[in-house]
Amino acid sequence: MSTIRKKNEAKILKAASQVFASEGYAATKTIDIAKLAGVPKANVYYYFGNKETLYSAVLETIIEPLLSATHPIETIDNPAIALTEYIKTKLIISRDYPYASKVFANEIMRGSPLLSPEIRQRLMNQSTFLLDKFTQWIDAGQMDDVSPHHLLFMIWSSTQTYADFSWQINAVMGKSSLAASDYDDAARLISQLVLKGCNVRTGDDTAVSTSG
Amino acid sequence: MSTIRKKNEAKILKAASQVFASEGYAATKTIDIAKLAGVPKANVYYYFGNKETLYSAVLETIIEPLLSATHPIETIDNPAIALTEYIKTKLIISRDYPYASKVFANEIMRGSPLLSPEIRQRLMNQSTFLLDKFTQWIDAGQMDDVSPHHLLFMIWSSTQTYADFSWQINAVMGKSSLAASDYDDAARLISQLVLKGCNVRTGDDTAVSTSG
DNA sequence: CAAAAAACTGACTCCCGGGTCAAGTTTTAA
DNA sequence: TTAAAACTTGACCCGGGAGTCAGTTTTTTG
Repeated sequence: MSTIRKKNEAKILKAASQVFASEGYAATKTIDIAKLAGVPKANVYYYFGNKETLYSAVLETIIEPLLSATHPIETIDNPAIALTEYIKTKLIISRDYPYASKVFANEIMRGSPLLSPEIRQRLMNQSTFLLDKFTQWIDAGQMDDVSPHHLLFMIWSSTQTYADFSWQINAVMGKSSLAASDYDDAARLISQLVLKGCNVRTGDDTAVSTSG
Repeated sequence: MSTIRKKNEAKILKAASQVFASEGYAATKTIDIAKLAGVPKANVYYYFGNKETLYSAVLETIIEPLLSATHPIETIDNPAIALTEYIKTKLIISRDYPYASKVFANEIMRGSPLLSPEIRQRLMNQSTFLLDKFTQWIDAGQMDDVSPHHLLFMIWSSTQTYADFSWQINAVMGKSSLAASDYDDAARLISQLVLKGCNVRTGDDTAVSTSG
């Protein structure tokens, strides 16, 4: 692939992720992507063929980070550390890929009509893996007997929300954008809720039953 | 207002909320709303004038439930009970108004371009009220010194997600729709995370510091 | 019962945006 | 050096969807 192509595809892709994120797929006009990228509209079509292909390309950019977010859960034995790292990673994705993250969330909200079946399957496998892991920890007495499904939904939603509802969050925080420390605060709060809320063993401590 | 008008407006509004929820504002065709409502397209325009007015009308339907959701926080002194009830109420909104809920969330995600400034203001006042209340509880030593903002975002996101990401949630749960008991489970989990996670006094017990 | 008001609707217009194309210019490679 | 390949772009086409309207039917009212 020529460097010209690589450079222009990157430029268009970046603009596309921003416009798709702020307008949604249907409301996005390719002319607006072209303007933001600083190229004529026909150029967008020269590189990506059509609007849907360009949209899929934007979606692709977030898949790799998303799939590797489970790395801590796969490699760290200690559930407290694993969960803390997973939450941190999910928040970093929201922070570092705010546009693609939002585009992806919107796609999922619509029932992912434009997501390839392969990616769909890989994401489903990932959730199954996470649920199994949670279940193992529960069975091993390393955390309270909570619903793994609902715990997973809580972690997903409360980390994803920083990308999806950035507008609302900025408004309530009274800022125009969040600082790194705000993401740290979020990570700390969410981890605390999960760890203390589910009574997850921290390793240097034994689980103390406070439920039942 | 004639009963004919009332009946038809209701019919169209219901159809509109479904189509707007599943397609988003821009991708929604008024003809599809008309078809779902079982009326000719011109009839939709006869009653609502244009697409945007119809959309705003859908948004309006969720405002009242949303604004009264804080009722428990306003009236219940005990923070554990107040929070539990608030979470329960938010989940019931996601369950009982799945379409309007989703439409509203989408509107907020886009920076609420079509939301009236009055409603915007009332919602902002509501968040301020909630944040103040959380702060009071913290200052009174009724819960740990957590970030009120991030706690609020966690409650909002983890309850809202059951409407917004119903597709994904159903897929991961392996069901075509959630039962009442699933919402009960969700309420229990989220409440547990918040109460134990923030060490909220339950009233029949004193707060025990486990942090620091 | 009349006539006015409300409701209904098929057929239409008009504009906007996705996508195309042909005639260029620039880059690459032999 | 040259010709083929890659890239660029303004001008265009075309379909689809928002919104209109005039003529009709139904309902209300006095």
